[in-house]
Amino acid sequence: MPDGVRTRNKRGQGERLRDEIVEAAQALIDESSDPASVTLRAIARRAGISAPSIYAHFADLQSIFDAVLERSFTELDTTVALAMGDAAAPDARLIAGCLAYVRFGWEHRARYRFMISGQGFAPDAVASFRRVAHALSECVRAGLSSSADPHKDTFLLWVGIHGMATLEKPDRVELRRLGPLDRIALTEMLVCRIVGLPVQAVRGGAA
Amino acid sequence: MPDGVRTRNKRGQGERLRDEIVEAAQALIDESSDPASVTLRAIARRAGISAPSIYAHFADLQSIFDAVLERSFTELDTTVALAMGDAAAPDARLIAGCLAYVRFGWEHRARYRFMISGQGFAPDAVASFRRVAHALSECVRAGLSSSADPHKDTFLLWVGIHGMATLEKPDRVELRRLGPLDRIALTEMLVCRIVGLPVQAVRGGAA
DNA sequence: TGTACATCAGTGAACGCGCGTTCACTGATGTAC
DNA sequence: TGTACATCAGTGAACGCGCGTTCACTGATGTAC
Repeated sequence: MPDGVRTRNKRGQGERLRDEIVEAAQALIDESSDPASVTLRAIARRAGISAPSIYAHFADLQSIFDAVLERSFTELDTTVALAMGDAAAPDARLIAGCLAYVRFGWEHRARYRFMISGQGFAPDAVASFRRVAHALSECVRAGLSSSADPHKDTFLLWVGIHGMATLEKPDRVELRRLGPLDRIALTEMLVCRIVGLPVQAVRGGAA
Repeated sequence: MPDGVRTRNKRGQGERLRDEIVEAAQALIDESSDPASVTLRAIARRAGISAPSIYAHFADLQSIFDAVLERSFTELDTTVALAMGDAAAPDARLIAGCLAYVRFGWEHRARYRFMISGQGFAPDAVASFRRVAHALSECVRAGLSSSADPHKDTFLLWVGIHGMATLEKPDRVELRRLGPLDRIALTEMLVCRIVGLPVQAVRGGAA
């Protein structure tokens, strides 16, 4: 929490504060379990400015949230794209994309929930999933997947991945046996089953 | 909103107000999309009483939420049990249970999200899922499911079902083609795939 | 049967708090002449 | 080079609001004698 002294921006660089506000809001959402605690005043405190300073850049609290959402969907999309870029084979690409998506949910629990909650600007969470759908159709074309209806199967895959991503923290009773590494293996299993890939050993990388 | 006249409870029936408070809170959670709007005062208004009257029955807002959660998990469990009771064959029982679980999520969007959000009292959402796990092991024993590791598979099934249950309302672009009836068929497909059941025509009942 | 009284199921007024939002301002920075 | 001035990047005080919580109370209902 850099609540210390903030040197004011130079002339003509006032727009920088806009980014700082969005970053502060995003950090608060990432950290706090209670979404009600992310208030306009809390964001200002976190950014090290006074509350009225926000109004030079945003009309209201919802506008800040919209900016956070836009940035977050871009981040998710970039993350997935980057992970898929590493792999060459379509099945590996498919699984890499799914794992990246799921990891985003695990690493940004509160924010992912916020993204899919439907509050404000939401450019289709599924849109971020479109490249995964593409990898699936590549798998089908390559004869790797037994999927007969890629449209439906993409949807089912998204449901499964989304379920994994929203998963509770693993200190629940039933899940305690499964370590963090197991969750990755289980994610791969889930993807393969839903989409009709043989459950092969595709390594998932470090957690 | 029965904000009209409320006849006060007779002597010795003061405990009835407790239930009315929990019911009011549950109704507010079910209706409102914004969880922050479910305040102690809002609950009192909904129940038709003054705010201080709540303190005779609950220490604070969180205690009311805990009561709602307890009641909700019981309701979910009862719903699932009832649906499964109708079917005889283990695979039909399995699917009936999953469908009931998913329907609960669809019909009580905000409340289901609240239940699994981890706020306050949460007696394991998976616990409500234990009877489904039992049906799965019955399927395996009857040779209907190709599941090799029922423990892991139960977990994967819960993930999938949970993903379906938390699904966004279907007016999103990608989902618009799939009507409400399709969602039930898709749920059955998902379950069958995850658990290794042949995708047979198990009818899902009306939406 | 009547009546004093304890109890019960609530209420109304008030508090301090943090919130979103407004308003007039301040003081550093660049620009015109 | 100096100086008056406009502009920019913010601030501090104040507002009205709904919130959770407290307190002393009220008035109907049952009970004891």
